[in-house]
Amino acid sequence: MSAGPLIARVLVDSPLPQLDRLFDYGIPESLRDVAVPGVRVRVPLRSAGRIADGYLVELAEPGDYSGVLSELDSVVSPIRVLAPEVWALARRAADRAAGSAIDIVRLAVPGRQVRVEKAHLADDSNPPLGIVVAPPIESYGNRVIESAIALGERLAVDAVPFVLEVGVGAGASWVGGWAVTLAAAAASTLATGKSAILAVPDYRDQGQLDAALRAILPPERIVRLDAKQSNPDRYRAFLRCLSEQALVIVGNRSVVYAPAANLGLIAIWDDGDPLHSEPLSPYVHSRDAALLRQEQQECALIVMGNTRSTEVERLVEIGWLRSVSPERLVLPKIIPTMQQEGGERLAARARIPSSAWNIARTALETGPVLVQVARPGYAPRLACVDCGQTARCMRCEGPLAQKSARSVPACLWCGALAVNWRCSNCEGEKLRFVGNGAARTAEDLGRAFPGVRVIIADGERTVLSVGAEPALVIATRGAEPVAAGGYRAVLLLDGERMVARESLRVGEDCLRWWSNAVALAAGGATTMLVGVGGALASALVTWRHADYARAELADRRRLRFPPAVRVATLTGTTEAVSKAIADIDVEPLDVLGPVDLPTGGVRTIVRFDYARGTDVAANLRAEVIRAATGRRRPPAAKGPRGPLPPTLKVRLDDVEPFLES
DNA sequence: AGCACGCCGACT
DNA sequence: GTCGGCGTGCTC
Repeated sequence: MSAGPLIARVLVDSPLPQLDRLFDYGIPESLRDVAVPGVRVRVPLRSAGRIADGYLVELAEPGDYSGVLSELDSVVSPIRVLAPEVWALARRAADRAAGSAIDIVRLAVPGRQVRVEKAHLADDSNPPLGIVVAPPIESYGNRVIESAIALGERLAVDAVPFVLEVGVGAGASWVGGWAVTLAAAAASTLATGKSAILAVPDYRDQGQLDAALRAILPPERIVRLDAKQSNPDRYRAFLRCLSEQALVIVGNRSVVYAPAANLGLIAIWDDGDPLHSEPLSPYVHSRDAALLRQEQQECALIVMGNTRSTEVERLVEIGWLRSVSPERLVLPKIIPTMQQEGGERLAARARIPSSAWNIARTALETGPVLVQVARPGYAPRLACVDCGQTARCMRCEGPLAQKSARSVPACLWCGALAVNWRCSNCEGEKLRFVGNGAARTAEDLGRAFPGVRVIIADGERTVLSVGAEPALVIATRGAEPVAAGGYRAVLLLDGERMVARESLRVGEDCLRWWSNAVALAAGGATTMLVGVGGALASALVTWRHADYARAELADRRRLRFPPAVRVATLTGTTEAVSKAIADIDVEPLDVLGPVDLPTGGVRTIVRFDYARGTDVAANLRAEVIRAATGRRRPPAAKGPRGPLPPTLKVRLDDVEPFLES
């Protein structure tokens, strides 16, 4: 019973927050057939002659807009690149983060590549699909995960922490147990006629997952969609996702926005990895986007890791995710060792305790040994000789540093000399330097194990996998190659340096770095954790990651730190920030700051409960729009000057401001 | 962001 | 009498 002709509702591609809504346009007769939801369009904006890009989001009856409608200028291509469910997700994710939907759409829809599009339109026949035979998902009890996928449940899954061989013959390779589980989960989803989206932090995880998928699925069922692809490749893969065929779509964080026919499963691997955190506004973490999408599309959701993030633990505790662990798991063998003097001279120089050195030497007779070291680039710091804790000023808790080799260490904040220094943790009285380059470590280790092949894997030297032959594999954390058959021993060095990093998430991060290395060991192999004790070491040794996350979350609750609460970070001019704070209608208001920023302006943090999230985000969004449309700033004084900070910026759920402990 | 509209000082 | 300054407001 539609009366007149339909109008087009269009999302304009503009970074301006005040334009983050749908605009109504008339549809000229010539575009009636091609003006359908999801297509890219060009529209006049404000004045004739100015044409903006946008997306036709929906067709509707003429709405409440009383002005005279402009008409669509053109439909750019007939391809419906913005699927309705992706639009709904973009809108909701942006609202939750007090940001613009177009910023999410830009992550969801890759830039148009005309040649690729033409080729696609010329041949839009989809490849015939091979038969999917889903292998059983091992280690998790009788079809526990399969039935959860079929029912659209949400799971927090503890990964199987050892490597497995996938494929046959020349195509065989070794991958983490997690990849085998996720590949089987994806196959199980395909077998029900639905698509699966698998999001991994980086390309090395992607490689493992890809190998595991190829071992059990026909290649035309697998689509790779990630940031490392060239623009044409990425667009080609994106267009492939638009087909009606059930596919497995694998990629990095933005893949959670991929269009997928009949979505049955979204899985996130290693959600604690910071690469899952989107660095572009509105900074939506792939885990959060996946949670929203699961809710909107009622598909299954799996968040999986060797460790458990505090965010996932919170979701388990409130009953939103169901925790699933492997059955009859043979725990990895991990031995914590404190630093010790003496023993083998060369080993000591390489910072390896003699017990660890002995284990490594024996293991090197049968296969590769992994040595994990910290990333280079940490400033050398001073630490207590006895307990390894970072030395702090006794007057103001500031960091200590030495001006020259022989001088007395002084506080970088208040300048007090650290005379008669005592460790606040263990009452120790001696300080020492911590901090060695990775190359230096390799050199020392090479000398400690003469005649052994040394392989270095770090940011510059990428090594994805190594063979089963004896070799000393020295890798910076996060860059560990997978070894055929698993490492015969693992040495976790530099733990104390990693622990000393000042971050709200140090505990979680260290445990994740170590555990991901442990998970590369062969069955029965020993891991030595050097120089770290306490709760972190015992969490690793007992492999009780949920317990650790629970305790960590309890601490955050006590301190009202994220993710126990949500936080909004407001930066900008003093006036704009204080006005925004005054207008937030949250009781009781829990405000930290304002503090002056070195770049000018101020920063204020607001903490609030999850239940208030929608209100607070909406309020803050209104403030951002007001700051953007209100009175312009007084013209800048003459003379060269850098770009001024924006009047008001809002970012939700950023943990950076909580870095200092 | 751009761009039009609007209401006060020196001009053919 | 008007041309145009840039403060203010809007974008279907």
